[in-house]
Amino acid sequence: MLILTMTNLEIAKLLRNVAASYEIKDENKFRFQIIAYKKAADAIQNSSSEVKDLFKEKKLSSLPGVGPSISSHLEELLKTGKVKHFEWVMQGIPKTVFPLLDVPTVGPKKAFRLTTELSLKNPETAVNDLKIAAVQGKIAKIEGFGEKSQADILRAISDFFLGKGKTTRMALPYAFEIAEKLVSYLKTHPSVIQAIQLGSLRRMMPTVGDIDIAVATSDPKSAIMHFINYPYKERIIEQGQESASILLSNGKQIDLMTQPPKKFGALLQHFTGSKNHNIKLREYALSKRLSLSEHGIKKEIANDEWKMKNYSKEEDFYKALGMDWIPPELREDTGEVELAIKHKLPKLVELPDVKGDLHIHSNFPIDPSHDLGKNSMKEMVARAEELKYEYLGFSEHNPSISKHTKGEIYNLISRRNAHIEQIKSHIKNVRIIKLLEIDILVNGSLAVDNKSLELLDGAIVSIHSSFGMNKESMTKRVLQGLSHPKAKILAHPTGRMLNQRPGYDLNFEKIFDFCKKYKKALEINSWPERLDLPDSIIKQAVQNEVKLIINTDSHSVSEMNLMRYGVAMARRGWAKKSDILNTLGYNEFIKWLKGGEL
DNA sequence: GCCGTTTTCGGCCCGACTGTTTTCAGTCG
Repeated sequence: MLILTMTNLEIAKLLRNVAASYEIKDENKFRFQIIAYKKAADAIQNSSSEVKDLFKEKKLSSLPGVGPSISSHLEELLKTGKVKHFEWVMQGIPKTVFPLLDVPTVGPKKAFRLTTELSLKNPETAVNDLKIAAVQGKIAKIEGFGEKSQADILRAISDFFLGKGKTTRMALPYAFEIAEKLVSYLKTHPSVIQAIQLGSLRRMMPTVGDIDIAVATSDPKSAIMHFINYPYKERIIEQGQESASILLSNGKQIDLMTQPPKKFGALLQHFTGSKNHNIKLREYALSKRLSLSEHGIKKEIANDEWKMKNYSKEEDFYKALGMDWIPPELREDTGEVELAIKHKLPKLVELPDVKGDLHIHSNFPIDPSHDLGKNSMKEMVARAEELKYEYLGFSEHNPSISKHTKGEIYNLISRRNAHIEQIKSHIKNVRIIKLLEIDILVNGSLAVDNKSLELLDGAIVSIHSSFGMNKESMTKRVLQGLSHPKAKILAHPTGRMLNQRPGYDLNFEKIFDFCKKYKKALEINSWPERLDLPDSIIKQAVQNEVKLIINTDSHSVSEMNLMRYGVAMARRGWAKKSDILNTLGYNEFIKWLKGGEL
């Protein structure tokens, strides 16, 4: 049997094309199929498991929005490479339509009309052909289009080619910086009573597309005028009575929404999202004859007669629906609404719960296999004291095995231990733990031998080479590495680098079983490009009662502040304080590290 | 086509903005 190697992204795109085809053919007749296909596409694109794996495990229907019909279509797709039903739906729709959907402001209807009116034939060059038509003034002549739409399409295409706008997502901390700068600019104007960043930023998504800002104002006209005059603006995307969007000179889009202070709670709720969370909330509200929007909650008092109620506080908005306030990190429609109704949301871990950081690279000259830290142990301990940590684990990379003999490695680690003992006498409030970040070699063995390992309180193990191994071999390699009694923590377990590489394949069911049985912990790495584990796997780990440790992987003092991002990932993965080992006090933590019962 | 605190049948979020229109369609979040 042929199992097609289509990625989730490719499959999601195909489903969106099916939805678009339905939309072109008869938007009303296929209304709910359109919604269903889009929803399934979202679920597949956001799924942490590959569709082809889910298919092999007969778990396709576990994806929310994938039911009997779509899952049988996906089966057919993976087995034969095509789907009869999809071909039927797409019949009569030129293939040239689909690439045009990637251009901002062009949806199914416009793409179809442009394709047919301009006789665009080649899907490979469709976007460029459209550009040529626009330059030649052919679009403005089409009925329903005009000079302005032609200019809009032309600009959208050039933005698309430049990679501007929606296609690029930036790392969370970078988005934070841009948003903070803009918020402080907004606050300089008297009409702006409050300005807050919302959307994916407030939900602490690992990457952020557009930056969303909410403003409380009694004078939206002035506030929006101030916003669109932002000095770093390249151009205005849209500007209305209560909202506006601008494009910054760095290619990032900022969306602004305003409401008067008495409605600000509803705006916070609306603009924090996610889209799916809001849809779930509104569907639930509707069942209680309530209608939700950024203006507040409308209640049906008589037949089709609605009365609007305002909310200045977000907490009151949720309360009015009969549910608990939901932390933004959970608002992804993954079960949080149902639990909020039952008042059974978990109490999530918080930054002040963290009692220590175990993944710290100092500049001690241990001649490591990978990069050395920039600051001294003393400097990093001083920062740990400021952060009110009880303990700090030094975990430089192991000495390079290509440059050193086993004996030399033993001596280097011994010297580091001696240095730690020496500085300990000057430290009052922080206990030092002697760790090392050790490579798991291709054959699963550790880059440090047993004798040298005895010098350590414990080891963090991780993959830094041969990322291309297949799922089973990589899983075997990792478990082999973790099986040494000193190996207690698996660092950055998926190896992903956001916007750079996807990370290697691991069988997490096996990893979870092993970790639970042998009391190993998985790291949540706070490094902005890593944020590894991903939130969806954290959630599974928590469900499987696997313990986690949030580390910064700091190579300098300033990076020790990154802990908040690791905590954010833990929260997005529904982790409680009790799931995170470095919320334990020193004695209990050491007991776990040395292999004792918890 | 999916799904369930009211349902295995009968529902399916809500509103802002733009351009080309004199009342709306398309797109977006």
